[in-house]
Amino acid sequence: MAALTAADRGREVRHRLLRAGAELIAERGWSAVSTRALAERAEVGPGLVHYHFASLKALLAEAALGAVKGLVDELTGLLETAPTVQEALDGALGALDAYTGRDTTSLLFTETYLAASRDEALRRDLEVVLARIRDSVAGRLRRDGVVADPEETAAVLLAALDGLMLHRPVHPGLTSAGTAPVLRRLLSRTDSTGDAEGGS
Amino acid sequence: MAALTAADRGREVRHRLLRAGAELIAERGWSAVSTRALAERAEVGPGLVHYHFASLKALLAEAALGAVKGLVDELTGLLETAPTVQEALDGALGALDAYTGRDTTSLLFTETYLAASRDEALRRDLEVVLARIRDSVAGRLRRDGVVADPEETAAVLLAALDGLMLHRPVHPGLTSAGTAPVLRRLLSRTDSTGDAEGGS
DNA sequence: GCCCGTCTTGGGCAACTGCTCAATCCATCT
DNA sequence: AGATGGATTGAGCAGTTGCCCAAGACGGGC
Repeated sequence: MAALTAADRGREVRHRLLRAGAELIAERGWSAVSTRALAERAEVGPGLVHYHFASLKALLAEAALGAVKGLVDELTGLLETAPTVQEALDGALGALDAYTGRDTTSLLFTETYLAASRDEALRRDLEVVLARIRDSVAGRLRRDGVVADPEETAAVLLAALDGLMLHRPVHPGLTSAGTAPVLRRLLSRTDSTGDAEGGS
Repeated sequence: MAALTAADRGREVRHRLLRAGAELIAERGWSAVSTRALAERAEVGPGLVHYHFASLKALLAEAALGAVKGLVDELTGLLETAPTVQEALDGALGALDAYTGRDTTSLLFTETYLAASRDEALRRDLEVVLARIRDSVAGRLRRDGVVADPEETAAVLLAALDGLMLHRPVHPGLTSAGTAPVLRRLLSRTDSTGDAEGGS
């Protein structure tokens, strides 16, 4: 009565290929991932790649999008359990400290953005995933009533986090200790509608 | 006594190859640039690539770093002529509107960051270029006395700008109109040393 | 026993990869 | 006129690429 072992093992192999794809994109860069390397990493024959996937491009897109979706869902959950946005931001920044900017996750993210700018289908898929987490952050900001422009703040905040990931490898001292106070200013209430600057 | 035309034309070809390299990195991605494509774009024979450069990697690194240096110098100049940091920020954001996130410049930037995370020599070179503009921004912030932590603010600001470039292709409505007010909050004086949040 | 559907293998193809190299070009100098 | 020396060409090498496909493996249903 157990499920068909053949189909099951097939699904398992497919999954292994996707995981290998995500790893190799981060390690070598999107366009440097080959079917042979993929198969070797997944410990399967080279021909299997094109049995489970229509093309190499399709495999990479599915692998990257899956990984991004996974982290986005994780962060979304973290965002809803945190008592305040500020604490959620601190949590995210702590996680960003763990990511050195040279780890699988952050590199894969950047590679996916880049690939999306060159592949219309991937761009559309990535767009909805990012819109989801942005709406989630914006909703949280609106509920807490911290800022006047939740949508824009959420967009800039997420972009800033990705930007910090991107800069990390070429900026050794870039840790959450220094960046957190600055970023928290994004979430500060803009009391002064006009200007509050001192003289020159 | 005029310069040797041969050597001069050689330099010109070398320059053309570098320009073709920068273009192709942006168009196809770092690891998808081939010597043949390079030569064709520069309108020279395929063998010339390895006459003027030690390797394909060396050509790409020099091309990318040169382009980054160029834009950094340009922005540095713009930063010093602007009356205030706020106006300089607005200027940078205006330029960012021109860059759609799918143009040669912004894609090349991201590709270079990514390549730097995989090539130690490139990483070091890019590090000093970025440190230069960061110091420039930080110095300006310190002179204007806008924020308490100029270094960290400069780092986050630059990361945020690159992040916005990165997000642009997958976030259609991301223009300076929406982001400028948010980013300007980064440059707001932190009056309250502690917290200033109202109750929930 | 047999068949069947699914997964898996590995060899093969045409195209492309980075890089090398002998040969050629051509303005300049002697 | 001949020599010089850098720039340029295009063929060629060995290795890799994405993708295809005939052949086999291996389970469950008859």
